[in-house]
Amino acid sequence: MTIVLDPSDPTGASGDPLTAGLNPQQKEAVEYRGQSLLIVAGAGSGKTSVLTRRIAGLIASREAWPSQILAITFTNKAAAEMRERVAHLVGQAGEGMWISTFHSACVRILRREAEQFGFTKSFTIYDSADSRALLKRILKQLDADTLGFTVSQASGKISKLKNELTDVETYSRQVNAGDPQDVMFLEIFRQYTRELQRANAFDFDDLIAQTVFLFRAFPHVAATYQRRFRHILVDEYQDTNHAQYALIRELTRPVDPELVDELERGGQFVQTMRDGSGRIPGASLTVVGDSDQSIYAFRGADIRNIVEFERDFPNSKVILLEQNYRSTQNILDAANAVISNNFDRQAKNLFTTVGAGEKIVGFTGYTGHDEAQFVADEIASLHEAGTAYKDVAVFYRTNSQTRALEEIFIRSAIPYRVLGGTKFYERAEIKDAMAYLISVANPADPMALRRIMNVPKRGIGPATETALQRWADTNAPDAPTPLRDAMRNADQLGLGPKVTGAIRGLATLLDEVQATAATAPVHEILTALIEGSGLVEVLRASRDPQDEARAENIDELVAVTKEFQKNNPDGTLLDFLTEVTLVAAADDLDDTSGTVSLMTLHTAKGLEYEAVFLTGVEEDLLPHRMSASEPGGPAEERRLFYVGITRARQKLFLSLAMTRAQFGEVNVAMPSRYLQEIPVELIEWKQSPGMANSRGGTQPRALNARRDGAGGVGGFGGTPRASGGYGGGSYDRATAAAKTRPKTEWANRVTGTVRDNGDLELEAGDRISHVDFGEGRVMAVTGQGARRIAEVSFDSAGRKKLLIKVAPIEKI
DNA sequence: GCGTAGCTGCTTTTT
DNA sequence: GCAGCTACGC
Repeated sequence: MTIVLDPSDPTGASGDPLTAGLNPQQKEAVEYRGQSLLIVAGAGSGKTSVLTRRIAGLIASREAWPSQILAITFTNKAAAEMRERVAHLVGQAGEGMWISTFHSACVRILRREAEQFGFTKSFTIYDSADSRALLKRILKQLDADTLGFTVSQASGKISKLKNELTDVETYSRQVNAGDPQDVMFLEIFRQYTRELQRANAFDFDDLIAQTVFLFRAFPHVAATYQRRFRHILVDEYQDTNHAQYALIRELTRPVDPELVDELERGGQFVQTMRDGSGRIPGASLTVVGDSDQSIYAFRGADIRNIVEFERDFPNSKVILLEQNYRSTQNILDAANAVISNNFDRQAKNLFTTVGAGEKIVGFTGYTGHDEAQFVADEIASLHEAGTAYKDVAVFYRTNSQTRALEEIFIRSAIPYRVLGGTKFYERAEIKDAMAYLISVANPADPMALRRIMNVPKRGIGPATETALQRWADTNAPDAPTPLRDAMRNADQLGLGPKVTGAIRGLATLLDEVQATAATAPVHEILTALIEGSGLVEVLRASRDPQDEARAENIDELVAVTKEFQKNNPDGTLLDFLTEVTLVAAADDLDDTSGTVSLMTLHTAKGLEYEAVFLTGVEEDLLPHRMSASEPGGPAEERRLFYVGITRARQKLFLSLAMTRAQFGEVNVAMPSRYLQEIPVELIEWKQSPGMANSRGGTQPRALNARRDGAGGVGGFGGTPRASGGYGGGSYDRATAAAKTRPKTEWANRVTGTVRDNGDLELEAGDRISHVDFGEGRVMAVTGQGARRIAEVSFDSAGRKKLLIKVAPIEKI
């Protein structure tokens, strides 16, 4: 076996290439052998490197076969990266490891074992939208809104119960029968569970919880996996919830002698695995995490899992990684200062040897648009100075903040992509096409069937659907596919000939394609469904220009299936559906894409960038208003801020606005309390909250919302404008000018309606007028067609690049 | 059954 | 400021 070294790693002369270039703590974390190990890994402390070398070490030393290793990561992207890095170290010898997310690993187990407990291996997975749709039906049927139930409330509560491994039976025992709300919720929970089972489907939370229930109900099934996985490694352990914790507990349990005997009779090799008492000892467990980066308590992550690890797993070893290999000391000082305000935490201080680096840059805009313009301009100058777009990221707390950023970025011709947000697979037309696939893969699923019943329009309305459902309930309530059976027997319903024909047509199409599904490639299945149903055809024939885009999206989905088949020659339709459902926002991140990345702070975890813009650092946004009422909310928000700061390698920008539009109305925003926690000398304000105030001419305001007396601005006066002021003072003038403009122009600017200048011809030397920047002279025109860009030198706002097609400009 | 005009309520974060 | 729902007219 050959060990291939990462060429970027400095090769120590000390011998073992797996520990070359590591600091003593990292080295120990790679080499320690024992039952349980906790690696407390601060941000940027090289934990992925440690984890991959640890795995590579187990394989290279023949302590473990790859198939005995289970490594769990938070996202599919992290899993892919880890797999790649291990492969880099040990080559082909690493094949057969399970490196995946909790959810993917559980799907794999459930597909094998589904038949043990009333599901089939072709079960489908309901994403959040699917389970909401199901809950909506149930709430309506039960008239639950009269008791004040909402879909999001019910779904949140069910999710929470599942994350705590509470099933319907357990819950029913703690219900107060005198409380109508309690009783109603129990009924909702019961019906929801039953409908999922009937649909042969699991929701996200089920994937984990049902796997745990499976292991607990069938010890011999659990024993198979307990025997198989000898080394379990879990990344981001601080974000595990109770169900995930329980899963790890189950997997690391020793196998009792009687069960080992049973495994042996079943033909599994166990001989050399037994210990003195005849048991198979529990698997070794390595967890990596950082309680300061725990940001998912809202969806059930339990920080106690990591805090109490040593108690849960006695005789465990704890290794602390504090040396940071990512950021400058200034950035780390800010991060350390902020996080130290969280009491009740394990002391940890990040340090680096790379030096102080540049100061953090602060900026306060008058509006969210103003702030976005600052970000765009700074990115433009970073780009000119040689930073690639792909090395720049913009973070925000809520997805709605992308609107202003996107608008300005488009105008400024900055290439960007939004991670997360409205994803491709959430688009209605894609969900429609997917529902066709699901109906073929899992004919028991009535939700998918209902979705496509009248898409494209074939005259099947609510009344017809109800009739079909009634037939199913009376004639085939316990059949595996009641609604499909009803459709096949549509002529018994006494409906009109046209509707009956439409129903039968759809049923026949699904049946025919289903017959080929076992062997046909996924893209052929999809194409057959699209052509048979006329899904794309109808969109192409439509006059609505948006429908053309929808048709293209479906074409794109066909391309995705082809790509999938290319990468997974043996991949089935089910594999495709599973993969699509379990990809996360950060997963479609393509590092080669040469664009600026926009994402929420949550999505940013685990990533790093040369330059980071943290926007909207305001009270009610960061910390978010909703967090105030939750226990531990403000502390979690502070960790979120900390995560954001520690993503930056070289340059960090913190920005905020004095007013922010939310709900379509403009509100006054206050600087975040967390800004005050960063030592003054670390930030250079290009426009501090105080200065934005004095120039903007509005009422005096303190930096902090919780001002405790006069003069609370304490040190936030920042650098005088004269010394290295931003863009020659262009911000003040441009924005001040904007503020005095008539309101109609603002409305136009804020709504973000797509402007189209058509074929506006511009060439160097032309004078133009811009809504925000005033008048200026065109210096150069580059690019083609819709991508033509004008570089303009404005009289008062400095030089900007503008996308001619959409910029709010006029030739004068 | 279909299309649309007008109203409501909402956003915190995601596997 | 928009999505998603309801009510109403065809």
